Amino acid sequence: MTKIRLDTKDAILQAGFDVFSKNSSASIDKVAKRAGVGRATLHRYFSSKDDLMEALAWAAMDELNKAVEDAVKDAQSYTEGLKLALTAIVPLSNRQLFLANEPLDKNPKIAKAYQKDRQELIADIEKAKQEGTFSSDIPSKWIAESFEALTYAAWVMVNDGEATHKQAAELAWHTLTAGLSNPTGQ
Amino acid sequence: MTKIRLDTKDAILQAGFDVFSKNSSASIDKVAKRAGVGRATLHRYFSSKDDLMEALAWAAMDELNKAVEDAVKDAQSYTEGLKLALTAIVPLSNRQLFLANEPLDKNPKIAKAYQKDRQELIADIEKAKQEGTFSSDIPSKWIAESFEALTYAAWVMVNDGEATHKQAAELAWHTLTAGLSNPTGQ
DNA sequence: TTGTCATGAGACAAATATGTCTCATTTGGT
DNA sequence: ACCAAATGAGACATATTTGTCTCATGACAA
Repeated sequence: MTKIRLDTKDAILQAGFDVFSKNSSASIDKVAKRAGVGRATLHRYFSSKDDLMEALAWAAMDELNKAVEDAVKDAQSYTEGLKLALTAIVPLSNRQLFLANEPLDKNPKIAKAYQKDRQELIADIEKAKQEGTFSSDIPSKWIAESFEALTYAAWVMVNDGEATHKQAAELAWHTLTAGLSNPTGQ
Repeated sequence: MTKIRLDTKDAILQAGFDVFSKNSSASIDKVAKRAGVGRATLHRYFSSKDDLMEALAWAAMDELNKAVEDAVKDAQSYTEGLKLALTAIVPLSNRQLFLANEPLDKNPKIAKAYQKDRQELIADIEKAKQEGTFSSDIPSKWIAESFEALTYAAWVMVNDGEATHKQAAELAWHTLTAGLSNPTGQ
């Protein structure tokens, strides 16, 4: 009975991330071609470009949340949780990039959900502060921004073939918690 | 004799950065409106959208280079130079964002110039390594990525009204060189 | 085989964006 | 006041994108 290619919808979403993260003003057509799908088929799943964009935003947040949730499951501390989350996010950074680039103010619901996720990150960071991982003199907002920025940097490293996901995540975490300074120079 | 409003061209470029950094698929029309200029006038300065995009890319690199060059002038070391450069770049981060988002592969000349600038950054980082500022165990490429990512994070802080340019640059530099860890926790 | 359903290809119209042109108005120098 | 250059507004044609529709094909279950 089920003749729906369960892959199709996901393939389109994946193609959307691929295409739009390289050229955020790309056309629907490019997404369809990348997904190996006709434009008509794309419209059968997503009624309009806005619809696709919205679905991509939700999918991005979903995937990120799921990945983080799963990675953090067995964490023994908030600090460890943050490190595991970072490692889990690196391979999905183009999702985060999509969210960052998309003019989110157009869709209040998405903007709100995005803000909620950010608040949770900040809350976790403050717990990690209490664990002594981060200095309480540094604004949590800044730590959160650094977290995201370095995660993205890690993704770039992987994309450029300069490191594996694991290595890049390790670098980002180290930079976040210890900086890049020369230990002997301290 | 000179009745050219010297501001006009610059105003359009500035508007371009403003508009495209918020919505990289915006139309020419939006840029013109933001610049307080008719679409026709925009076309008098930039024959096509591609032309405008290219001009924006060159302008971005120009402004960044000029700002850095000027800031670094009196630096006593490569390390100090990097810090001064970072501070100078923060207010111009939307230029860097534009360059990062723009599909640069379309214009080989721009891509090449961009690569050259990046090489120079890496070269300076390696000098700073010799000065003991950065650990030689850490890939210079990663330090460069972190440098850019944290500069962008600093710009976001400023944009969100969470810090002044100076404060944000200080945070970024500190994070880069010392991390965000708790000194007492070491 | 037969029937159903997802699909790809492509025709088509509508919407949007782009580039050119004209003209009346404004601006700034003389 | 006068003039020349720059401008804004908007008409216009073209190009691109988007959304709808139809139809032939292929996959798959009965």
